Formats: sequence, C-alpha cells, structure tokens
Amino acid sequence: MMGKEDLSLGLSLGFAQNHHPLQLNLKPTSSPMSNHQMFPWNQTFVSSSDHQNQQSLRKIDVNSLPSTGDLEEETGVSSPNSTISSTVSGKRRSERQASGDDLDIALDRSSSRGTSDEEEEYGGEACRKKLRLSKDQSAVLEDTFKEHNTLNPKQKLALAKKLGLTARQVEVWFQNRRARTKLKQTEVDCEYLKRCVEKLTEENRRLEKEAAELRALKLSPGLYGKMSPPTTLLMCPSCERVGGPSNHSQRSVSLNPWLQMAHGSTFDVKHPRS
DNA sequence: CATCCATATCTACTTACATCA
DNA sequence: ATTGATGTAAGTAGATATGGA
Repeated sequence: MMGKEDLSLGLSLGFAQNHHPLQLNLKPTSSPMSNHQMFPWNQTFVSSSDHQNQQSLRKIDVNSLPSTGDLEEETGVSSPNSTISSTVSGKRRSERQASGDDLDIALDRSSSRGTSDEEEEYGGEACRKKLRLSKDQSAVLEDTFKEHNTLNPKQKLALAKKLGLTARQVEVWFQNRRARTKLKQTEVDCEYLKRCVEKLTEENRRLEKEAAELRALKLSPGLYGKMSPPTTLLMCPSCERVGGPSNHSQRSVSLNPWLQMAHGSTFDVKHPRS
C-alpha cells in the first residue's frame, strides 16, 4: 500500500524545490488560493507507482477498452449505488450527448460495470466493479498531472485514447488526484500550524515568566530605580510588531501571526512550502 | 442590456471495492 | 480464513462560469 508519508514527502520536497510565489501565502482564511494555483503541479509523486506496480502484477488489466460486442451489450445500466440512475448522472449523460461523444457514453457505461460473469456473481445486478488502473496508465496520468492539474476536453480525449480509457475515467482520475493533493497539503499545513502554536505557547510562557520577574523587581525599591527602561512597549506601525523603541528586537511578538509569517517568522518554524 | 436556461466543469463528500497486514 | 484498515475509482450534489435565446 502507498504510505501517507510517501506522498507527504513528495509534496514537501516538491514545495521545497519549487519556489512558487504563492507557497508562502499561508493564511487562516478558508481558501485563499484558487485550487488551480495552490500547488506547484510539477512536483513529483513517485510512490504510487510502486504500489501500483505490486498490484498490477497480481491483477488482470480490466481497463482495456471493451470490444464492440461489449458496447452493444452494455447499453442498459443501473447505478452501482442504491440510487437508481443511468450510471452517469443526467448531467453527465447530457454532457456527452451534447458533445456528440456517443462512443464515450457507451465506454463509460461499460467501464463502470462488470462483465456478465460478474453480473451473475452479484445476483444479476449491475453493481459497480472496482477497476484498477495499470501501472503504465497511472504513470502516464501522473506525468500529465505534473504538467497541468486540469485538462481541457481535447487533452482529456487524447489522453483517454492514448491510455485506452474513457474520457470520464481520465476526468475522474484528475478530480481524485486534485483532491488527494489538496488533502495532503492540508495535512502538511496542519502540521506546520501545530508547530507554530507550540512555538508561540513556549514564547508566551517565557514572556510571562519574564513579566513576573520584572514585577518582582518593581516591588523591590532598591533595584527599581536602577533599572534600564527597555520594557516600554511600542508598536511598529509598519509591521504591527510590539517591541523596544530602538529596533525590531528579536523578542518582538507580532499581534498578527500571519503578518509575522510573511515578514519572515520570528519563531523559526520551517514552513513546508518554503 | 437583463434574464433565463442549458451545458460544462469544478469541489466536497460519499460509496464500493481491492488489497494488505 | 477472517477481519479491519487503507487506498482509490466512481457516484452524487451543489456551486459556478459561460454562451445562446
């Protein structure tokens, strides 16, 4: 099985290697970046092929285009889910009809159901049979994904033809691939934020301790008069940091952590995208 | 020009299945 | 042999963009 770490590693390395201008734009808003801009798509994901490799050795390739006879046979199809539909949703069906992609309709239908043997196995119902893409198919899809994470209709059809898949299968693969990438990035971002929180908590603890010490000093009259005044807090208008009046002290703490990150973080947590 | 409708494509979520430990 | 966890292909719903009537 493909380990999560593999993909995460791939992502991290990808981000490290590609200095995408948006990579540092980590903000707490829900989705500040469009999905099409979010990731450097030329990053490498090598791990899945090993996984696919193992699997494809054990499996029959069920993804080759069905014969003409199959196409004729597969016209009537029911949803693999309990909901009755025409396999492709009404939307999808009309989409294909509109584009005149009749072959594709038939292929899509055939691809989302089993053979007649399998039908018997499932009590005559046309249940969804899980298909596995071959190692080669996955590799080509991955390569294409690295170049662009979305496909226009022409590219989709060309790729489908090249791989012996349906356009719908290619489309679905890209959709799922984008979702996986986004999920992985979310996990990476989460880890980063956790480290940020830890650092800030630690810094807060330290500052509270320091404040307590200063309060203690203030209470002892002998020492108070001799104190230098660096405890005066001023806010830098440009960066919203609170610090000493002379310069941006190393201990300054931003009121806005996201600004701080953009500034070059004072807590040196390495962001995965940088 | 504004509005409506059909279509296309996307994300998010879910389901079903294959595989492995 | 069984079972739970995991990965992934595919289905569904809803949002959005676009173009034509």
